[in-house]
Amino acid sequence: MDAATPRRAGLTREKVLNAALDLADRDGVEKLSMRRLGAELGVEAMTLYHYVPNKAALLDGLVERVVTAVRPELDGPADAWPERLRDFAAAFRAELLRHPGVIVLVATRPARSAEALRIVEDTAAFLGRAGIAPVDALRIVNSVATLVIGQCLAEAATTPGHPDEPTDADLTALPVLAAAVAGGLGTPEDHRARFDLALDALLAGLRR
Amino acid sequence: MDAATPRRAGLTREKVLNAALDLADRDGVEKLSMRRLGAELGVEAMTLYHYVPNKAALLDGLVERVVTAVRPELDGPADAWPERLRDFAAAFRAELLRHPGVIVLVATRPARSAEALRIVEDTAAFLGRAGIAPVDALRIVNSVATLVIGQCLAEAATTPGHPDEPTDADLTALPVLAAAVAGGLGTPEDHRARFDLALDALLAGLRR
DNA sequence: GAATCCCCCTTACGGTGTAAGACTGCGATG
DNA sequence: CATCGCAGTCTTACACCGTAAGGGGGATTC
Repeated sequence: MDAATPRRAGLTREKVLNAALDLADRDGVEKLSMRRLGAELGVEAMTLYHYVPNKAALLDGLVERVVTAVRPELDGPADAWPERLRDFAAAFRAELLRHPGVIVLVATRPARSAEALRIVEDTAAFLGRAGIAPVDALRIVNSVATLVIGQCLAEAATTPGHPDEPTDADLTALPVLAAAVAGGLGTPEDHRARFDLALDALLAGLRR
Repeated sequence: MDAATPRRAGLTREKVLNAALDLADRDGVEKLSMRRLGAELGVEAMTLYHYVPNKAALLDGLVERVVTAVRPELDGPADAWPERLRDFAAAFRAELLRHPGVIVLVATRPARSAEALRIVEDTAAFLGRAGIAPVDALRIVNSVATLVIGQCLAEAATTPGHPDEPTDADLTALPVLAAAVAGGLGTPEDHRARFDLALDALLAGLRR
């Protein structure tokens, strides 16, 4: 037995998910196939089914990973909930942008695992301590999470081809757009500014 | 030649897109394949490539369809831009929910066609008449559009299995969530309320 | 030594997008 | 009228996909 090429790859659900996340980050989810993932791990595709019941569960695992990677800071006074939500939103955005290929999965397959629900529960309970009713608290948490996901999705969808809006019609007939593009629309800083604008506005409005 | 089964199907890019939208609405995008679409139209898959260069263009066509189906009302005084944006957001949401399978495409492939850009341009110009700078105007339009898409995506992702959050962990350890679910979380009315909450908050915050 | 079990592989089926090319009949041109 | 070009359609083919079913071999346990 050659020790350099062991008969067993010694896989784990953990390792499979790690490799899947790597592959999705590197080449995009659409390139993430069981065969390619197996090849990445030095194993045939069917072997993966010992660690994951099917591909849907694999994708759910990726979502779970990314969603539970960042959790809100809920120690301070409950009155500061807008600031805590803002911090959480910024951290969540950073995590999503770290895994651009997975964002669409996060947006598409709601994480219903115990751990993800726990985060939602704790955050909503924190808002409850500021006198917000359960239904409202969850709607607020939902608003912020959805805003982050939506913004990141838009950012990931537009950044591949670097310039933002042009490439189809020319801009001569679209003066406002042209002016904005000249003003830096579509740059990473602009995406950051868009995010801050929307998040600040939402939180300001939610505070009532 | 039997008139009931004509040799030529008399297709059109229009007809192909119509059938594709129908199919996506009925069975979801993931079931939209060139072969199935061809079968729907009484034609082989390859025939479709005479009306559409490839599947990506077909999907882009669907997005274009849905996105340009609703356009904002920009006649009144520019000071009323928050109300106009709100009306637009509500109409856009209704259109998206009419085509649940296409939402993920809208979120994923930005519409860069001349017609879509025209809508953005006109709306931003309307904001400009209220004294808003081009870059800010576009960021505002972007915020609203992204919020609508994000909310609809979340709604479409959670409604298939009617109850919203449960189905994985039980709710006994999650009192706030349990209370909210008992209070109607996840119902269509709740989704409507979530949308209104987020949209109103965003617009209130944007108005400054 | 024998039995068991876990891990991995092979093969197979029905699906996908689409490149390449063949057929068929209509309209225009000689 | 005969002929040709061409647009619309179909056939075939390839490389890929997810996964059902079953086989084999090394390690662990009796």
